[in-house]
Amino acid sequence: MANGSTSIDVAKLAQVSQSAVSRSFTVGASVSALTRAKVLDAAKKLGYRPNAIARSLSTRKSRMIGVVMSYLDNQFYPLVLEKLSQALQQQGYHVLLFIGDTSEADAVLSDILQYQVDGLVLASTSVSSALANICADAGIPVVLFNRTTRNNQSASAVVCDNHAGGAAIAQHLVQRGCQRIAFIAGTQDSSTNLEREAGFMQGLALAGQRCYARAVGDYDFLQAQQAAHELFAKADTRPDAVFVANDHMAIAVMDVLRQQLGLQVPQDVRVAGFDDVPQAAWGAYQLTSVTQALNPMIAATVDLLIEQINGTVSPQTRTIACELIARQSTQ
Amino acid sequence: MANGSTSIDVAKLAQVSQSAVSRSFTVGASVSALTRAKVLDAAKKLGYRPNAIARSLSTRKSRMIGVVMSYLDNQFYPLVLEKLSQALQQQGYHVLLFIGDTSEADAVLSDILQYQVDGLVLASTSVSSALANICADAGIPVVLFNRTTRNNQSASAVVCDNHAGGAAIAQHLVQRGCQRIAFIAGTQDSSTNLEREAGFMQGLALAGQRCYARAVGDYDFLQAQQAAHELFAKADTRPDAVFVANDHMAIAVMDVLRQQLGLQVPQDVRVAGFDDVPQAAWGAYQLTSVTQALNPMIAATVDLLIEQINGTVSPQTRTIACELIARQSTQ
DNA sequence: AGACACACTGAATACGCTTGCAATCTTTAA
DNA sequence: TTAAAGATTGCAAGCGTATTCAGTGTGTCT
Repeated sequence: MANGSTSIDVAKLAQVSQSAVSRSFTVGASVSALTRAKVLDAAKKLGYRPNAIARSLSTRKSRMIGVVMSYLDNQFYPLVLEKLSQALQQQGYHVLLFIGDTSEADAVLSDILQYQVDGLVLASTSVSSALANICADAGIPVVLFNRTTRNNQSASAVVCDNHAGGAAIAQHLVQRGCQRIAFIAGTQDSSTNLEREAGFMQGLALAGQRCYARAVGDYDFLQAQQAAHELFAKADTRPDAVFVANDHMAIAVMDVLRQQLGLQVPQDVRVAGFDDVPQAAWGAYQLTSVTQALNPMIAATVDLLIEQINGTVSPQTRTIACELIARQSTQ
Repeated sequence: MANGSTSIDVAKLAQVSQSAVSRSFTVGASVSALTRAKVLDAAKKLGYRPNAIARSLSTRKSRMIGVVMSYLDNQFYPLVLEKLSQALQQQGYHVLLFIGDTSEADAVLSDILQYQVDGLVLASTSVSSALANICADAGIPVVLFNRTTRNNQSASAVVCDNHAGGAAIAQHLVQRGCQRIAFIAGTQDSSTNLEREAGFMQGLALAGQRCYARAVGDYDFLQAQQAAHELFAKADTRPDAVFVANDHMAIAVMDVLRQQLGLQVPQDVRVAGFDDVPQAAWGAYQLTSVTQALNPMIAATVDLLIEQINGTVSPQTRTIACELIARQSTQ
């Protein structure tokens, strides 16, 4: 925290009051063009930069948004972070980033709150809904990204239509003539998994089918591989299609199917995922997936956040439509 | 920035001075156990949290580190961010994140400096070395991650031994019997590319070979595909091996080779990358690569940062060893 | 010319905390 | 028992900025 010159130094050099300096750096403040010019000139000479910390203390607004994410190995989240960060920057906000898992969640939240963030985006499944509510109750706007909570009165949420997405996958696989359609779940009690699974099951039911087999991958690469082994252990009774609750796991599953079990995708088994991460489109996978409309989701998140900060809106959930992208893996 | 109670409120309730409250929340401060207990009790009742902004203003230390990254589509960087973020958290620092490209770099840097960060990690190739020096000269510790600059007097840097890595790849491909070894460059004037390329060329020279062909991918997925098409356009003169300057591009290249040109890897062409991102190990690619020892690199970064903040060390460059990981793609 | 609205300006105070300093209380040593 | 050392404590002065308020000067309207 190297400190250069202060507004007082600039004021002296420019022969004006400190107030004038402050005003010169505030858009819409009452300063004459002449004064502002003198100030900016002096500021440049001194290499002066307004101290955002002091400003925050005075205005009681930090213009920082706390962003809490899970681990970034699922490529969906880096994308979220990248776009979110840029969208917030564009609005003049800054990102205070926290990456971690449940065990640290409490400490993390406490830290974040101490930094007086103006708002909070929780994109980590590991942050308990209780904590989210604590923050929201403390009066700081919270937006849950890609998840919801049961008793979510005080926090906003932005999700895609996971239910519809799951149903679309079911319909798609049935249309392709699959008869023994399996499911590999993500983290069982996560809202994304619950909704995707429910939609999927309902989609199957509508087509007169039932889920042929089910395993749990917990949104984890290794566990997904394990799950694939489970489901496809016996050659004569193996599924002819599998919907994996996200692409991250689906890719792990495809690798197991092809490299270790010698199966062909889609000839022997059709595979579908969810999220449409960039890797899903890679030549070696060509994975059918459901695209989460990231840009609208990010836009909704930022909107909700800012509107709540401005107090013009109360907590609410926004659901963004998603779309099935059919690729080679279910051809 | 919802404000709860202040240290004064707590002081009143606990019947002590405001100083006592402050001291109760400062490790190593001079407070009796009794006083601290009273304070903590009152604080809990009021839901008091120390205001980190005010603390920063007073101590002139923000305990925030600015982290500037490029886009996160190359999976190497999310990993860096994840580990870096956790390492810094562990040291009691927080990450102020900026993601962006050159065009915004100036504004971004200015923003960061206003927030009085205690240090800066630049992992974006897009931040000009001039800017890095400006920060460093302004007295704030800067660590360049995975890159160096020519006239880098004032900023520290942490890099892996790109030169050795490039040489190792060359040696490896030669050992495999390759005769027509090509290279696809990343961003041409980036330090990583320059060093990897130089090491590679030197490695080839040592083995009595020269680079058979060369194209530029600029560390970009699409440009790498283009480059692959260029190099492998003519069937009769195509390379029998290609070293791609990073995995992100190498995967794009493999996809083109296999899906669009009908070539087999490694039978027809051997492919090697650099970074050893998780995807390199995926079943469909099994890409030979050079692993950047991320943990040591992160540790060095955090060390350097903290030592510079404490003023116990002057800017320096740390080079971490790297290691070739041979996989299927060069079998 | 007089009244008035309006654009600027600077002095002073607040934001919530840390910390040097001097005063007080508690131990400890002799 | 008494003095000196040490542990606690509260006061008050910052940290660098924003902003209210009263005051100045300018221009406009009649």
